[in-house]
Amino acid sequence: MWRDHIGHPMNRVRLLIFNAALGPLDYKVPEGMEVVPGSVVVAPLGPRQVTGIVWEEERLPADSVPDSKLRPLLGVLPVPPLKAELRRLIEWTADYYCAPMAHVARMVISSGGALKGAATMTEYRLSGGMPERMTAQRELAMAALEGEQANIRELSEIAGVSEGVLRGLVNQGVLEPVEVDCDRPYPRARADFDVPELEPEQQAAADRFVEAVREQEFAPFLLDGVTGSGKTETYFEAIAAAIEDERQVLVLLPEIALTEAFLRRFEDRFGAAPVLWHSSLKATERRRAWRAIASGEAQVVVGARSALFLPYANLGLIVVDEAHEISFKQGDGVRYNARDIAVMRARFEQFPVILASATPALESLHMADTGTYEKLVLPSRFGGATLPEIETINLLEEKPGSQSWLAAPLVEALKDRLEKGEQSLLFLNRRGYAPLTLCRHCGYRFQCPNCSAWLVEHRLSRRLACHHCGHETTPPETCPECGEPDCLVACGPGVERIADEVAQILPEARVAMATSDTLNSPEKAAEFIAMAEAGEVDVIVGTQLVTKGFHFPELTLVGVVDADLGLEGGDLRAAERTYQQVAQVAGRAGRGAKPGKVLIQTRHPEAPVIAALAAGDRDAFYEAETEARRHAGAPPFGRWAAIIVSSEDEAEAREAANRIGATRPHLDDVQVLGPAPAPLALLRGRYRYRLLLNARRSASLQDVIRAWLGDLDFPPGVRVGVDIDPYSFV
DNA sequence: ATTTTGGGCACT
DNA sequence: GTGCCCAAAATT
Repeated sequence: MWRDHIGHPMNRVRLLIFNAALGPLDYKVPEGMEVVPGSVVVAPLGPRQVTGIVWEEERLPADSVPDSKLRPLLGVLPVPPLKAELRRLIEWTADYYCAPMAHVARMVISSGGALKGAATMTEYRLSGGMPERMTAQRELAMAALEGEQANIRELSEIAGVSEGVLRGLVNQGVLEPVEVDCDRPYPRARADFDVPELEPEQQAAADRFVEAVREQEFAPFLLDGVTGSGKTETYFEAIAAAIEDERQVLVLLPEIALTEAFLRRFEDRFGAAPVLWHSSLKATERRRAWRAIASGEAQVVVGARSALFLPYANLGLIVVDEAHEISFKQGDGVRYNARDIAVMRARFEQFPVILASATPALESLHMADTGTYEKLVLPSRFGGATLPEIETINLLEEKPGSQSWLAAPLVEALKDRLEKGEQSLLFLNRRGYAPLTLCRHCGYRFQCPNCSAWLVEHRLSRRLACHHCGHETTPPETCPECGEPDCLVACGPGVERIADEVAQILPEARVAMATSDTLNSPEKAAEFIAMAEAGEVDVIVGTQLVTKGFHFPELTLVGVVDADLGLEGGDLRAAERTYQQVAQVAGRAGRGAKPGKVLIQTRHPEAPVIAALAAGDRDAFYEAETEARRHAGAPPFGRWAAIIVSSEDEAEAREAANRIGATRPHLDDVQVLGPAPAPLALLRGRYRYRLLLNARRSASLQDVIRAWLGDLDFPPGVRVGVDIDPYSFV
């Protein structure tokens, strides 16, 4: 039994159920059960059992139900109750992003297994013994499972053989069982393991961070440092202070591919790996991490954006690295921006938050300029390295030959670096070999059946793939439309094709590709970094992935294959994203003793973004972009929101969108555009329509949307999603 | 979201 | 009357 805030015994509680279609439900607390706000409990619902979180009644309005109708709770789950600050964060996030609280709460309780409490499990590993009879399947399994330890189901996934084969190996003693504590502790990080010498500017910033960590007060920082200025070492000192004070730290990284290099630096500094959190953790790893985070045992968590909502026992610092990255914005479900929520969480729980970037988002710079964030600047590269020299190549004047994409000056520069034994990096943000395949005979184009998008040819894996839904086919010999053989041609370049071109121009060069296709596991990422660092690679061809985090001292040339790519498509943040991408990839050049050079291929050398990049004039770019945003009523001067209507039935989606459009509010400070077919009008088999809202800062945009959509009912197959501060305009 | 219910309808 | 399908209602 719990008592309310003035001490009356309460035997009735309100639950937030992890199900958006269900409102809050009230239950009776049985005699002898201890329950407080935040407790995670099991409740009966019809014939089923559901999990819920005990919530303050006054913060979660519901229809009143008489005591006599209430059923008793079934039990309290063995996890710490969610703290009030986290409950406020859940409420705030749901409110701000117009999302159901149940969906936000689900991100907090993101490991079902963790709720079951302490446990042991049986895992299996190779014992070193041999089976009585060797079969092809067994041989395959034994080769694949070298050094692996997991349960049968996971081992079967790793080895690509059935669980039956593995059970056979268990019976033969080839796989031996190991009892594992699900909650076995993580290695301890030590604040003083290897304290580095910092340069004066780094030290000044680090001192400020440490002071803020010790104060335990809300303090948002923008750590604005050019690429290679040593931002990581600087915020590591803040982490060290938090470790000393026994407060937990969360480091948010935009992509898992980046963690490999990061983890090594972390271990070198603190003598132990941090606790990792990302979407591809196995169920057991997820459970272990969740429980360590909730108990306070996890000291430093390095994670993707979803790590932001975990129930830290004692969080004392959040670092958002590469804080400008658009991948911090969740694209579906609860469409939150982890960068912004990190600041909110720091405010609710009263601790500092560091946004680190070489190319901060305009919104972040604005917050610093208006004094909301404290800006700390690292203006020069670490160890006296200089920033690279940047030049543009006008593709209209320097035309590459047909079926090639590297202009003569870039080819010359590549040859020069190869002769000197230095490394080059070519950046093109396009996976695969070619973005479009068409029939020369009848003009047929390969399109995804589920999305309005072309199928991208992946020549290495001999596949035509849709990058939106994962649909894949094998390229046919003949045209599926006209049946003509040998008529299919690849149009346009992807990184695979650029790598081919380099191999043709420089047959002796050792070329490595770095994309999410080639570096899709921590092992492969580590292998790539090791090869590049050992000088076993001459030319790296990469996507997005190579724009950040990598530090190769021998890399002196960066070529941007197509700087115009990001400017197409009318995205509201296209210019900023292009600036950030090119500036980041340029930052990979000349990080060691030798100076770097960057060549940008473009058809629009006069475009403000490209000109600012070439001039190395960051301020000019930000000033121009600020004016453009002010003019367009875009953030930070105004706000955008999108309403996305989708259905498997095209007419149903269109009708629902039209109905929303017809009931639009007429307000001075909110302008409604649309509905119109979304740029990706068909996505994963669903037809999509979109309305865009542009609001002045004065407007309470979320209230307007809630009032508007709250009155409408839609057929079962129609989904209506709201995207506040959208990044992706597809 | 999931389960139960109840109405309408064909078939016996 | 019985079985079956589907839509609507209830779930605390």
